[in-house]
Amino acid sequence: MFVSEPAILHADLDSFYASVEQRDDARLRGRPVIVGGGVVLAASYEAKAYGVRTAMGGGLARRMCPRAVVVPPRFAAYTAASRAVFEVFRDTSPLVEGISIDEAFLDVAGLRRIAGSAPEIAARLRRDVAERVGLPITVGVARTKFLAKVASRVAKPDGLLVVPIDGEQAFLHPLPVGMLWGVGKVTTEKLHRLGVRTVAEVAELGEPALVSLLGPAAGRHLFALSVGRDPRPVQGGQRRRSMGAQRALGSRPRPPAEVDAMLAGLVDRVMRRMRAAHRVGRTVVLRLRFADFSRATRSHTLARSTARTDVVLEAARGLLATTAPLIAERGITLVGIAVGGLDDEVGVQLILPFAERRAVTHRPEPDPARESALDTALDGVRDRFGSAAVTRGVLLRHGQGMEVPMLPD
DNA sequence: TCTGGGGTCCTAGGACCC
DNA sequence: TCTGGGGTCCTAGGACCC
Repeated sequence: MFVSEPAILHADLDSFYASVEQRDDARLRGRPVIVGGGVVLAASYEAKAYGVRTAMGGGLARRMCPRAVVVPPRFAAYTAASRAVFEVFRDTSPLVEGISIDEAFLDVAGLRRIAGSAPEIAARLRRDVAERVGLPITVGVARTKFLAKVASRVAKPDGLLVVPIDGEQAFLHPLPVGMLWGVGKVTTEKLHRLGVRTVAEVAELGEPALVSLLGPAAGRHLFALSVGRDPRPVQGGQRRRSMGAQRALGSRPRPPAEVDAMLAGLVDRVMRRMRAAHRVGRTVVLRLRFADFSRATRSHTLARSTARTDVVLEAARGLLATTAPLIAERGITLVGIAVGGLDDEVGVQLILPFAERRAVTHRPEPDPARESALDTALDGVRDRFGSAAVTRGVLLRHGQGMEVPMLPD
């Protein structure tokens, strides 16, 4: 089908945390607001006007904008606001891809007859979010994800920008390279050294030069974006691939026992979240940062996936032990833990002859023989209970039950 | 200026297997 | 006996995003 209209929306809440604070406290409205203390987590547009930026050190931010009201973050309020906004997204289109707590792509290609054109849907979405959640949101509308994302960035704050298909080049090419998704400080500097400052100049540079400068994946990706090519579809049902927690410690020295206690607390937090989400993981990653701001990571892959606090803590302690010389030498300022290789927890609920249901959670083995997680789970159940007595089972995956027959051996 | 707390993806080398 | 090439997994680091 010939696509004559842009149909992808990128919806992005403006200064999300700061906007929630201004919504919930009338005294903050119209005033410069900074969320966070040590570093700026979010700044209202009134504060941004003074040059305050996200991730800036708190001291500098206060000097730039002495009138700013600094408030501590309220993550529970942000999570609740995010849920409410995503409800509006899902009421707007069945195809929603969440990118972060405060932004998402919506594909509205199939909605023209029932909901109108993409620009009309985008305008209504902005109104709905304002009315139902009380937050300002900017929406970019374009033919591709990337162009929609750039459009929302250009239109901020509280804006709506449509990139018409015959106006893509005119929109894209004059933009500075830093506007390209995936081009940060390092890549910007590399490009600047070659005299490349605009997207048009990136396109002129050509794919081979970009590949040799940035590597095959990044080079090809960047070239494609620079000429407006981005075939990635909006994908619903994206799953998290890792879960983690970390804690900054400040610069004062920490005795090993204190670091160990923090590690245990972090592991406990992450494992609770994983169990609540019915997920298990295999790769334990320890993250450290040192007083000179250098970093180190250590990882260990377990023989089987788990969400057990004791198993992951043991692995994490083993990793921490290997870094003792680094910590002694450089001084530790941050400790973090993450678990990757995430999988759905697989369980089997047995239906025994005496009609008693017994839930048996069995976490998948690494499947060296390429067995499915279900097969492995069933084997585990047979080992424990014997297969003769069991006639049916309920496969539990991601906390959802589905009845399956269990064949005797 | 002196740096939080989440995440994603890519690269590169080594081990190991066929 | 000495050798090639390809694939996968694991580990560590780095760039980037919000």
